[in-house]
Amino acid sequence: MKNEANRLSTVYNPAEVENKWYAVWEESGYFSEKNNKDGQPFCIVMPPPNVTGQLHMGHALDSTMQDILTRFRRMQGYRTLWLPGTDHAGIATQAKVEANIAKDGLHKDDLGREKFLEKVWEWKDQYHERITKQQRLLGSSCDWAQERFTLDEGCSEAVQEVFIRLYEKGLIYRGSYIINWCPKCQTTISDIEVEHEDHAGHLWYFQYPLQDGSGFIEIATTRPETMLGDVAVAVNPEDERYRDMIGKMLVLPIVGREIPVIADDYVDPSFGTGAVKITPAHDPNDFEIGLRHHLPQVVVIGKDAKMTAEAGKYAGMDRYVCREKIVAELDSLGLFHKKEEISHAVGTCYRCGSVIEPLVSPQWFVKMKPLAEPAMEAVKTGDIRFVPERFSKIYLGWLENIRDWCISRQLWWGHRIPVWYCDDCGELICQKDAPTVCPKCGSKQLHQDPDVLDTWFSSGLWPFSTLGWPQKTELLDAFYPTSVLVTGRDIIFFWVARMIFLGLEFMGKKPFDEVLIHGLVLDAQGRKMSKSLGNGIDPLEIIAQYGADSLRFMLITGNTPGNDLRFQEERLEAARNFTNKIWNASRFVLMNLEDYVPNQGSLQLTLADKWILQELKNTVQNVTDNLQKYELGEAARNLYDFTWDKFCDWYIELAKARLYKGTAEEKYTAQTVLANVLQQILQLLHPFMPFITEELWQHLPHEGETIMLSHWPQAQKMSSYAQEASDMGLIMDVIRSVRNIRSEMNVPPGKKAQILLCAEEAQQEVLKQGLLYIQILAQADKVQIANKESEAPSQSASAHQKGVDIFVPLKGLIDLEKESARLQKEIAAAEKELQKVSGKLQNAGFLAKAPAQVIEKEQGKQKEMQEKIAALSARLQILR
RNA sequence: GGAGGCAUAGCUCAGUUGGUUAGAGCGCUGCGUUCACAUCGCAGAGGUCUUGGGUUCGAAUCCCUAUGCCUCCACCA
Repeated sequence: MKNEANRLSTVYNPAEVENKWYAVWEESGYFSEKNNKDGQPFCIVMPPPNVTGQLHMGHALDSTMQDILTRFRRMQGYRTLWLPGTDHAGIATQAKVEANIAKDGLHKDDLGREKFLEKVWEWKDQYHERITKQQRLLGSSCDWAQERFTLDEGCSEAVQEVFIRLYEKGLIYRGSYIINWCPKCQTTISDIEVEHEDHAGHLWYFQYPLQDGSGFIEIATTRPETMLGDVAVAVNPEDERYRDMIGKMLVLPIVGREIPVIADDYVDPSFGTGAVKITPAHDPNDFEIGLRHHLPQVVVIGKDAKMTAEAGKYAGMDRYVCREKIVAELDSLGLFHKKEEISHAVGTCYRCGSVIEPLVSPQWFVKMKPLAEPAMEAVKTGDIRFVPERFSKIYLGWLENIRDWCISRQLWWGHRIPVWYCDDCGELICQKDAPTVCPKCGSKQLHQDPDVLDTWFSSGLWPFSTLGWPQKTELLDAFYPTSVLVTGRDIIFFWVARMIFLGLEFMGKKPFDEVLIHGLVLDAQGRKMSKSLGNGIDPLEIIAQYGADSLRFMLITGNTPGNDLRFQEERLEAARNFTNKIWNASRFVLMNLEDYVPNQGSLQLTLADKWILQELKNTVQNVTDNLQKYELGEAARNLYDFTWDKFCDWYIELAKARLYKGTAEEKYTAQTVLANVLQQILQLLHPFMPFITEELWQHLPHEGETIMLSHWPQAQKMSSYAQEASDMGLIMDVIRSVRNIRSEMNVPPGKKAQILLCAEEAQQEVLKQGLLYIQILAQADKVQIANKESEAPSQSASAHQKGVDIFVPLKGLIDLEKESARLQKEIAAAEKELQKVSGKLQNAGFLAKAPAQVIEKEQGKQKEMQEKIAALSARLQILR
């Protein structure tokens, strides 16, 4: 085994190791749920990345978290399925492909629907390939055999089924309503796809003359160009200024149309002039008012964001150019009063940033109220739990004010709406397969609805469509509801909410037990990573430079659920250094396992062995608990501390004496503990750092083919050594004290020291067990243990720890001034502590109400501090 | 206009049911290359836990308030 260890280089090279293992895992079928067929099911469906491009840091975080949970549960023996997939991402992908063919001077209409879709499928294949490769490089242990695509056959069938059932139930309807139109993408978008940006704008004041010539009403608007479509002016019925005018007619300037003054509660008398021009065809509020008052809809802006024929002489003009012209014309008519600078929210398209045009258009909608109710109930009752909990408020708030969901998109890439219309009688036929004749009039002139469905309509079915629904499948039976959904907080509305109400509606059961929400990966300055800023970091470049394990560990540490995290090079280096530490600790262990044959000797556990075993037990417990609570960052920190501080800095050093100079039994014991503890460290770390842990585990004595399927350590099955751990703590304190003295007194490291330890009998026993450790770690050639009453050697530095007086004779080396300063500092610290403790213990309330345990602890501390002060003060006296 | 988050060491952040001598990484100071690792070791400096109240025997932790920064939601023309 020595040769093998020597073959490992002193610096860990992730690329070499990572490249080989993923292929082995995948080919061996380790990712399959079939591995723990009898275990309890554990399932995560992967939030499907868009096939628009490549994975970014957010995906890396998302996948790492899911992989950690998946690997953890798999090792715990669960029947584990992490189901991967990708999303066709309607608008986004179509936009990319349109831009791509535009390079060749082509428009999608030049190709036609079918040819264009061929191009999109090519694009999809290419990026799908790239994305899944990236997932593999990250180490994601998802079951590729179960991979799905939102537009594959099964998912498409699920989409049709859902659409038809909702339609038949009256929860999907078609109607002409005001929708959000993106003039650039040339499609509707849903309300949540509209982003509200504050823009600097103007509020213009215009006067509309009364038809009877008795004056005018002044209105205020931010969009003068829409006045061409005005059909009324509304005032608040309580507003005395306008009470007499209600019911009168106005003459719409420029157009000459007669429009009524109407009363509606919606109008806020305190804003603007208290009179609002009403344009039902181009404003959502006005649309509602128009319905209430049976007003016509005059469409003056078209889908190209240009003025329509209805706009008369302005027809064909861009909406913003028209705005200027209208203002100018009203001014020339003497109807322009004033202009105010205001900042107001403008709706923009989340994809392309264009200003949204509210338009009236026949579209398909999902009736939300009946679906939202049970979805809210599921979270309110705790049936579905958000982690962190605060996100449930955000979720509920959204559903409370939900409006119907516009699901039709004027795109080609997506699920075609399963509806046909009869050209002759207008009959609407909603069914899976194309009808041949109209069931009403028998006509054969039928055409399918040209629109496709919102991408989120299909991803909303993801937790059950991917498991086989609407077919009855074993997977669906076993894994639905899934265990936990891991996703970014930015898509709670888009995706999480929709999965919940669609899951409840179609499966009758929630889609997952818990929703683990994570934040965004920000750049080093705390800004969102974005293409426009050019501050995005490619996970692949980081993996090439630092390795996937380091990237994963960096993304997980120092982060708590739901919070954003900054991507910093230094943190990456820290993670890289940690992998290197693990690598070298393992090299050390392997080098010393040369003559080791497991289970072939007798064990004689020492204090140090029992201490590290107790620490390991604690770590197993903490890591397991934290993983169960989704505190991944804490779990990672537990492992970092145990591995580096406890195992490397202390235990390995403590074991060296027995490895180099021990008897056969001592050596065998040290070897066994080293190998076992390291083996379990690797297991516990495996979910976080799959590659390096597999590599090293394979070199160590082990059972089984892969660490991936090894059994997760169980704390309750491990022996407890609480007393020994506490005893070892004393030894470590003594060592630290001596080291401190040596360092402060500038004792050269090469110079061996002599140490005198004075203690009560019980502690003497403990110190004796730690003699060797003190010798080695404090570089002492002689350690003497004596009674409390023993005389202190002259010219020595001293310290006091938990009842033990520590003396380090420093003949000729001691600087009296320095030593007394050092002692005074120690005394001051102890006094400060003593004051705090005594204060508590003198407080009657504390004694009366604090738990006995806490009081005992404080009493112990008080005694300890008093002793320490006494001992150190005595030394100080002698020095003087 | 609503809602949420954050504020702890020079920097970036942990600190999970209130009781720790308030921690880590990086940075900083001193010492160190005897063979696991300089992507390292040892020792150390550095914090009135943003302000002001409150609850409590006890608050970084719970409540209120102020300030600053960030984010989300929202049909005031």
